[in-house]
Amino acid sequence: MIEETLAKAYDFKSTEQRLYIFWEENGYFKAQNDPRSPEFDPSRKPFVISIPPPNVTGELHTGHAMFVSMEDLMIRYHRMKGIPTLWVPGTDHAGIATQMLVEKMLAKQGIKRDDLGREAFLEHVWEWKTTYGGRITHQIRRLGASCDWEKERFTMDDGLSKAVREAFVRLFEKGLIYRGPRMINWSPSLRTAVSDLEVEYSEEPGFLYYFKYMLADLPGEYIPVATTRPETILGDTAVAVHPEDERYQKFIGKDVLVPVLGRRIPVIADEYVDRAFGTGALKITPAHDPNDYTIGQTHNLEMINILNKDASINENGAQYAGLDRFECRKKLWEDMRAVDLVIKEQPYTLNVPRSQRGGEIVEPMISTQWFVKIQPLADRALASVKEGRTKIVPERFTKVYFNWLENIRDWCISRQLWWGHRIPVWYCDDCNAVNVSREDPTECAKCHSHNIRQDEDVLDTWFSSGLWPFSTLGWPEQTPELKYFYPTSVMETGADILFFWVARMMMFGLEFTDVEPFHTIYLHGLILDEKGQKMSKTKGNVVDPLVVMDDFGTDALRFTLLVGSTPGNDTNLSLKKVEANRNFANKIWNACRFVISNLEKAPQSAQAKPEWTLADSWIWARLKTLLNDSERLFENYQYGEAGRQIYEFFWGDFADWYLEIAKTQLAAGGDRAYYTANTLVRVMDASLRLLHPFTPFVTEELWQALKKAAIKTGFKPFDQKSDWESALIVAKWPQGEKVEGWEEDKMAQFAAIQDVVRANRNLRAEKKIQPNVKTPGKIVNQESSAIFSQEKEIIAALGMFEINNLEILKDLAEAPEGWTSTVSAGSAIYIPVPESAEDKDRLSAELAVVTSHIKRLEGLLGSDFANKAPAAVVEKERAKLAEYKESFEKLKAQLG
RNA sequence: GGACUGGUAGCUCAGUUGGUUAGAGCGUCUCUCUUACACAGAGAAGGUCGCAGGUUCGAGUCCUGUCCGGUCCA
Repeated sequence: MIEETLAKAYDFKSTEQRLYIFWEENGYFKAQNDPRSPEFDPSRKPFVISIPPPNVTGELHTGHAMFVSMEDLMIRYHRMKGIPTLWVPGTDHAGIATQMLVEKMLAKQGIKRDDLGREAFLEHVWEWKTTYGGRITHQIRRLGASCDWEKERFTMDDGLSKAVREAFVRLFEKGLIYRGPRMINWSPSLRTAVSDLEVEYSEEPGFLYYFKYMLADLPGEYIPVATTRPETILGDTAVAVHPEDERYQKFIGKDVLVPVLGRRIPVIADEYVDRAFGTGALKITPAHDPNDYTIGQTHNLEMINILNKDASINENGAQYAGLDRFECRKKLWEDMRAVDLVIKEQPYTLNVPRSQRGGEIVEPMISTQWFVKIQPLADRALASVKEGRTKIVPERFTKVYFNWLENIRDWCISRQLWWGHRIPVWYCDDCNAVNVSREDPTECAKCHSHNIRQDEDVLDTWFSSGLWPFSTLGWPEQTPELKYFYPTSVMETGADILFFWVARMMMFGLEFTDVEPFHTIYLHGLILDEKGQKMSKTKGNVVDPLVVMDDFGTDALRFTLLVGSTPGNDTNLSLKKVEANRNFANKIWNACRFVISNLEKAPQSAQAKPEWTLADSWIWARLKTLLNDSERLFENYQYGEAGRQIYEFFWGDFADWYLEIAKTQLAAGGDRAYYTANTLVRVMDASLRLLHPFTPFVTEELWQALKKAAIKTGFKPFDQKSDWESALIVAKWPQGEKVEGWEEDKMAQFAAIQDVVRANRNLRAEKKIQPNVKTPGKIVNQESSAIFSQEKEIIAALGMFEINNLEILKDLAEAPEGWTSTVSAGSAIYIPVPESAEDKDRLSAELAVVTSHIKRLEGLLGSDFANKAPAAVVEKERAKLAEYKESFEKLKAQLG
């Protein structure tokens, strides 16, 4: 007995891991068209995704769950369409995060990074990577990710490191990489530069400090100035006023004295100054403020750096040297108050720059760093999207993309870290030459001195991730994989890393391979909690996908994320929804269990050609509609909507109606039962195929069981011409057939049956008839009586009528005595239950509704609508009007 | 300041070429353990689709303005 092998409810715990191993061991995750195999066919166009590499230190979060679900859906869909499909997995080395993590770990053992030295520290990092680096990829497997693990890459692999070096050298040789002192964001505790993108600005309460800038040569006169960071006074090299500001015009060109330090600095005029803000006069600290830096450059001001690498005050701060920046702020302010330079403090909302990692306050600082001259790269990346060679979905993000690339600044790529790709630059201590090299040099290329040392810094992690789509395929080597699988197809990732990563892949892809790295960028939104708030540990609203999978199964989580999201928009994830989708998985399970258990009971061959019932035709027409619609939706990246429609079809049409009717048809035996079983198998099979990209586990498990049962009993799959494939993951995607013309009638006829059945169920509920009690009945309908007579058995079964006491009539002269009735869509239904006063009220209420509809439709059809709207639309309204009129007559008659 | 985005049933959300009775899940209420499923079945209540204009025979859907959230950039 087959059904004994299927439990009463779907048990994901005993299924998921087993199936994942089954898929992987059978090689289903590998591309079907291997460019290294002798049978390789280069003319087959592959579908390729490179995974957005999670940080190797990462723990699975809902964002990962989202992108893995989405990409796996795309991959599985294309695989089932028979397209050679490759999904390249991997992780990135996450320079800052990983270094911080290992430092913290060592700190617990009382070990400091500096005590260990660079090499020993890196050994610890690699050790950590070897031990824990696979954690995130194992978590990704749990989501059912069908990526080719044999092609897994890590940004610090030899191959990828080689790619990084090649890229750096090429850019350098082209003059697109330079080194120099520039304003950058400095992270004091990490003691490294961070990029503009890694700084977040948060609004925080603070003060605006007002004080006096005393004129050097005019005793007693001063310019009032306001600042949010008093400690930067130590680095001031000018005070700026607006050239037309009458209050301060007279001071332009004169000198003022830096408080406490007593340095003379000039008063300059610049239109940049906002006269209405603060006091209208601006202190200028070119070395510690990006705006002041610009002004400093135009006015040729001195730049005084006042900070050490840990953000304590350096020797330029005189007596404040050695103090932390915030202590200095306090101390200096007190000292200024003591000498009467303080005017006031005013509460003020600050825009505080904080590091994305760790959240400490970042200091703008002048520092010598490596930069990529970005404009030439940005121009090409811009043109690709403008000219349509790469498309962004949803389209509105193109605007964001343009805006960023059009205002881009040079990219600071050096980081003062140890973990990462070390900058391939060697300085010669003898001749001061700068050697940039693909291979580690042993001597200076210019003077052949061996007295050379490598630059201490490493590259920004995004520098290596920018190469990801092609470095993972072997670039700079022209490997068979690179030739066949590159450029990739879709870059699917979160909208939040459009700049960080996507734009950089575009720039690097074009620069190094001369082609767009992907033709489509599909962006999904953030995953928020059920109230639409960002998840955060402090708020305590974090949903752990691993826990969700433990509780409800992977399929439920995937389906929730996929169907609950629309492209580019944020998604609120609620456990209630996941639970509902767990129930859906169970629904699929039980529907399939029903199908399987009936195959053996049904005849296994037919005596004659099929005579399809109305229900058979209806479910088939509905399936055809679904196949065509979902195909269209898939092609337009409307995966969520496709999933919703499949869900509705499966539950609302197939399980709720067809399965119930099938029970009757199966009971009839003979050919009727055979063709019913045949339809059950085919629709079930098609449904499992459609659902597979959304819910891979439950569908594969069921499909294997269905296949086994079908083969045993001789039933063919959805496509009757083909055989059952080895596994659902590689089974053929169901194609929609052409509409042949009969479908609409069958769907309309079935809708009429549903209407009568529902109307009677409603009436029974009102009359408090127990669900398992059948009653006699009379159904009166002029137009549909023929169909109703033909489908009498079905109506009786679903509507709980006694089959032998159910009359289908064209007319009924007068209402039977002692019966009650209802009217719906032109049909009158009578059951033998005494009428009560409430029934009269109910019928009157219905009459009122019907009357209003008749009025509305008569008005509509008498208006311009009848002339201007398409004939089909008008016809539909006419038919409705006729139906309402029939209902009206019947209600009138019943009300006497 | 600029750009984007959302405001649809008590809650969370669908609704992509504008078609005239606006859908789902959850929650609420009533009934039922009917041999696929109580992780279920049947039924019910619940919405002037933020507001105001406009285009149109017809607007949740397109346009303009406006109010209230949210995000990004400066």
